[in-house]
Amino acid sequence: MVQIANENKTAYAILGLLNHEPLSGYDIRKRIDGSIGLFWDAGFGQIYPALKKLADKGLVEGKAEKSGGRPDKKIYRITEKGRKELEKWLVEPTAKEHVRYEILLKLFFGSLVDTERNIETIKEFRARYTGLLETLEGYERNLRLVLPKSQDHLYYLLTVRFGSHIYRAYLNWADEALEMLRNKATVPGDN
Amino acid sequence: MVQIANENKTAYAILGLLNHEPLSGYDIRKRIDGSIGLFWDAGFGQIYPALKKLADKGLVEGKAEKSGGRPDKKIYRITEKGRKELEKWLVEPTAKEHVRYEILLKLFFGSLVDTERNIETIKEFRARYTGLLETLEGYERNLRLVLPKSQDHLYYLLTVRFGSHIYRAYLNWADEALEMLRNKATVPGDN
DNA sequence: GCCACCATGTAAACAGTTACATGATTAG
DNA sequence: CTAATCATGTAACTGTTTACATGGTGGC
Repeated sequence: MVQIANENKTAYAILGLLNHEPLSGYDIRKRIDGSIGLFWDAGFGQIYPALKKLADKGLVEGKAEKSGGRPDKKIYRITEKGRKELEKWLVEPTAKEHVRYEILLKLFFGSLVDTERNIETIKEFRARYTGLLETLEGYERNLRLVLPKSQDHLYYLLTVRFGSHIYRAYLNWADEALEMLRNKATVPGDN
Repeated sequence: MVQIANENKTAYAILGLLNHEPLSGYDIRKRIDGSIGLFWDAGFGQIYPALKKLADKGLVEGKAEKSGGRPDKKIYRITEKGRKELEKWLVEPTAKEHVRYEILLKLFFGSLVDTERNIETIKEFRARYTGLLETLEGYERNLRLVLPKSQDHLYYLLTVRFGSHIYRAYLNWADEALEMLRNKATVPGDN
C-alpha cells in the first residue's frame, strides 16, 4: 500500500477560492461566509493550519503584506502545482452527502416531551429559514443581474439555487409538520 | 468555570433508541440504519465506545447474553438516570444544522472542468436520490398503515416526511441545474 | 470607555472514520 | 467453498470546534 491519500476537502475548497483570486486567511473566511458556507463551512482554526500545509506542499505561496495601521496581511496565491492538484480533485469521484440535523433527532424522540414544545421547536426552525431564504434570494437577484454579462457566475447561481430549493423544502415540511402536530393535539383523549 | 459539558449528541441518539427498547450495539447500528440514519448516522466505531461511556456514567446497563451458536450479545438497557438525562437534553436548545455537500463544492468550481463532466455528476446525484426517495416512500406507506392504530409512529413519520421533502427538492434542483447547463452548452461561442 | 472589527496563529479537546483483530453460522 | 451476516471491540488517524493569546483601529 502506497499511502492513504490525505483527502482534506476543506483544503480543496481553499485552493478553489485562491484559484479565483489571491486572498489572506481572514479574507478566505469572509469569502466562505458569502458563498460556499451554505454547504461547506470552515473556521479560522481550520483555515490557518490548512494554508500552512498547502504552502508546505508548494500548492500555494504566501507573501506578507504591510498595511499601514491595520495588522499585516499574509496574502496567499495558488501555484501552478496547486492548480493541477485542484483540477485533479475536481474530476475524482464525489463523496456522499453528510448531514446532521439535531432538530430531527430530538423530534424523533418527540413523544417524550410536550407536543407544545415540539411545535415551538419547529416554529423556531421555520423562522430561521424564512430569514435565510430571503438572504439567499437577495444573492440570487444580484447574480441574475450580472449573469447575461458574464457567465462566470453560472456555477455560483447553481449552488444558490440548490439552497433555495432546500430552504423552501424546509419551510414546506415545517408547515406540514405543524399541522400534523396541531391535529394530533386536538384529538380527544390524547396526551 | 465548572466544566464544559460533554455534549455528545450521538450518545443521546443511542440513549433515545434504548429508551424505546433494550438493544445490543449491533442492533443499534441496524436501528439507526432504518430510522435516524437519514439525518444522524453512526458506525460501530462510535457506537461501542459510546455504550461503554454511557455504562460508566450509569446511564445504561449492559448484560451479556449467551446465545447458542451465534456470538454472545451484550444487551444494553437505559437506567432511570439515563432517562432523566435524555429528557433533560430533549428540552435544551437545539444546535444548527450541519451539512457537507461535496457535490456543490465541486460544482462551485465547475468552470474549471468540462460542462459534460458537471452534467454527469448531477445525473449521478439525481439517480441516487431517485432510488433513495423510492425507499423512503416505502417506509412512509408502511408507517401510514399502522398510524391509525398507534400514534407512536407520528414522530417517526415526521422525520420521514422531512426526508421526502428534501429528496424531492434535490431532484427538482437537479432537473433545473441540468437544464441550465444544457442551455449553456448550446450557446455558440461558449466553452 | 467599550464594543466590533481587523488580523494571525496555536493548543487542546472532541467527533468521526477506517482499519485491524477475531471467529462462528448460514445461504447460495 | 465462498461470501454475507452475526457480533464485539480497539487503535490510529483525520477532521472540526473552541478556547486562548495578542494587539491595533474606528465608531458610538
